[in-house]
Amino acid sequence: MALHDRIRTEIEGQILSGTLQPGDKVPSELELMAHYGCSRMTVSKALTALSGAGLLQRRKRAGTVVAPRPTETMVLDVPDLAVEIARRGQAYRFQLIGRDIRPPRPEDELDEGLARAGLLLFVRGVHSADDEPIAYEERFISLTAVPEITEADFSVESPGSWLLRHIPWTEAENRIGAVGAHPDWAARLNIAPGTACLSIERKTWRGDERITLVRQKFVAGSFELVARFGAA
Amino acid sequence: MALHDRIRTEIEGQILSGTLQPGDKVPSELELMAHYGCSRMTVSKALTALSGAGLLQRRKRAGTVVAPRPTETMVLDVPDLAVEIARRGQAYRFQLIGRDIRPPRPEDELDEGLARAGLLLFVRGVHSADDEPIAYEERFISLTAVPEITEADFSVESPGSWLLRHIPWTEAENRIGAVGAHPDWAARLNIAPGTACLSIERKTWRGDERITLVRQKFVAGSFELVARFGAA
DNA sequence: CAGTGGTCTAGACCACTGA
DNA sequence: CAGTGGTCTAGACCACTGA
Repeated sequence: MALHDRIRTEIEGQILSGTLQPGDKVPSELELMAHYGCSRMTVSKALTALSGAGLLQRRKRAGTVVAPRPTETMVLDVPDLAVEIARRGQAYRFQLIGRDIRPPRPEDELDEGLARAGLLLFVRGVHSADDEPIAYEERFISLTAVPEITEADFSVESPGSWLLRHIPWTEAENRIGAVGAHPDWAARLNIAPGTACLSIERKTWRGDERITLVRQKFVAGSFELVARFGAA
Repeated sequence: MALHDRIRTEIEGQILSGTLQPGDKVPSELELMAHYGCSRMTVSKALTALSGAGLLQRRKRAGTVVAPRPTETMVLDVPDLAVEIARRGQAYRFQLIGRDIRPPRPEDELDEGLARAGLLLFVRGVHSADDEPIAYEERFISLTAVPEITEADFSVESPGSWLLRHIPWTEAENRIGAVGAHPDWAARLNIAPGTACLSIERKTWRGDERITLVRQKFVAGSFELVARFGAA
């Protein structure tokens, strides 16, 4: 283990164990140099890493203190559905229901970014695993941002997988909730209207440019999101 | 902007724009030193940061290459419910339904870590906003890990807020899905059995020690999780 | 204005590993 | 075995900012 890793780990341990409380002052770089008998670059590397992880706050002249509270942010796995289903050992299929090129409409309830994007590709379809439908999807794609998608064949590949391969997003926002199945698409999933479904709405960007908005409804029990935080 | 930041940003830009494709070789540290006219520590700082962010993979002798695909991990905000509701300007309340100290039972469907933890505090209750119930919660807390929680007053503060204040977790795992309301608790939420609910199961650890398992059911529409990725 | 962190240099030795 | 990254040193100059 490198020395800078050892320094980082020891200070991290004192924070997690509560020996160092939020607001407590951490020794200055000079003091840590003396304590560990190393150069300033080495302690700086450890402290910079802890600061980047949100455990420390550093201010010139004032020194380094333990950050108020570890931010409760988590890592959420949002896998490509096709990949995830294949990983379960099931046969993935995307069944296209409809595909239109048209301007945005008020009832689409789009965000500003897409509503102003000009022509959209509107795609609807069903994701299935071993021929069992598990999710209904409605997707809007900005043709300004992705003109070449008009050539894509969605009987071979889902729109999501196609986009991931051709123009991976750099920013995304997901909204996750629950919803009773709507009559318009309940039949597509072989469920009764009102049945509980997991609802995911995802917006993606590439830099400043809006790419796509997708709304997916998963049959309850068919799909779970997992979010982990920490060393695991 | 520091030089190492500029180097990092330029390489990052080439990856995000597609100029550098996954698998492509990035110039070696020596080449970058010559290109930017700086020392090796400076280019190393930039490359180490990009490697830590998952955009580059570095191997000795083989050099540095663009990573296969930016990992699709997202930052998920999992706020304290009390804080979140207060932020909306609503009055938060936790109504305790039951509180027992007992050993684990098979029907609890606990994970190994808690099932072996010895005595548990089992708490049930309802979270409400402006006296409207929005979530039902069942929680198991390891008394081995948190003996002092027997003194807590859950008419003042929810078990979740109490735990956050007293022994914040260091690791957590969330499972997020949808479920139809069960007759046992549907009435607590003033909804009909079978109504769609968002289901969150969260396990937390403090270091190696299992702390709590909580299962929450949110009335559809009352609560959304938001996950963001990228610069936003 | 003195202490702190932010950044950078010009070296060094080493471990790894693929040509 | 030669090129690469991983780590570290002993300095340096600077910007910031709170005592």
